[in-house]
Amino acid sequence: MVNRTKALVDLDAIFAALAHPIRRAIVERLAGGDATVGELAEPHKVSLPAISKHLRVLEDAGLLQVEPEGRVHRCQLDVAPLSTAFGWLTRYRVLWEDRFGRLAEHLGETRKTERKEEQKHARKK
Amino acid sequence: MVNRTKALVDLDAIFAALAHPIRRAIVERLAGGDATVGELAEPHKVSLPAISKHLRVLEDAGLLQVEPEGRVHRCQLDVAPLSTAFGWLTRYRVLWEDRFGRLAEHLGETRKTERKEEQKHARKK
DNA sequence: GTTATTGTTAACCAAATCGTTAAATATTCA
DNA sequence: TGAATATTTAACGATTTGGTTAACAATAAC
Repeated sequence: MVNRTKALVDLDAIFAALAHPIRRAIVERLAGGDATVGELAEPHKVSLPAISKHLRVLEDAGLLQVEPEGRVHRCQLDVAPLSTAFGWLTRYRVLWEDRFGRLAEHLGETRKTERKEEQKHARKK
Repeated sequence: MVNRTKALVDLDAIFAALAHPIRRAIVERLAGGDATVGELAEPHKVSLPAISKHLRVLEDAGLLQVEPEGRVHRCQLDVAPLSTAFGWLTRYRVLWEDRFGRLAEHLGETRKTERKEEQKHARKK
């Protein structure tokens, strides 16, 4: 049976982990295959400890698994949290992908107009 | 022509804005229609200034437009940044939605195995 | 066994985040 | 006009974040 120890990490940590450009770059890099810490650090102009901290943030968000191999630490992406974030956003997908031409904004406008009409009727002036 | 002044806000601000449960709750609430600041604050047990700050974060991320109407401020969701975040995640969607049964992880495992073989051959012991 | 290499941890610092309470602003109501 | 309502701004504090340099640990290589 497949390992089903899944990312029980919450959206707070996931979105926060994705909110830094270096960490997103690391995710992008790992999407193309595993890499060592040094390889992940190489494109960026910050110190190695800084990268180490970013990796820890990704790990705490469940996005990363690190496995020591000799003196090298190999990093593997875990996409489950990405799927979790994607799932949250998907709930609102219809709001920008409606094929009825900006349906959502029309709804908003309609309600606003309705309220303005109410106000017009409410105040005598 | 439709207004195309679009959310030029970067992913940093968008993901950071979504990284707090109160702000996500506000987004969810606004997805159902506009609301005033007071209405948005009501479900939460933090002070009004705290809510005001959250709204500012959402506004800075382009997720929110606020329009004063008398003494209430009406808040409207702008979904463009959600779409932006969704778009970023979509690039990796194949990694968890592949229909070949965990293709991505097999790729990772395969590469790792290959490396282990290389090492086996490299070291004489 | 020393020396390099790879990476983490510790200690520190500046800035940002998230909350508070108190005061200020603006609008409506009586 | 004055009081109530809705919301923001100011000032403060605790915690977190994101970076640094220096020191440490573990493995590999000579």
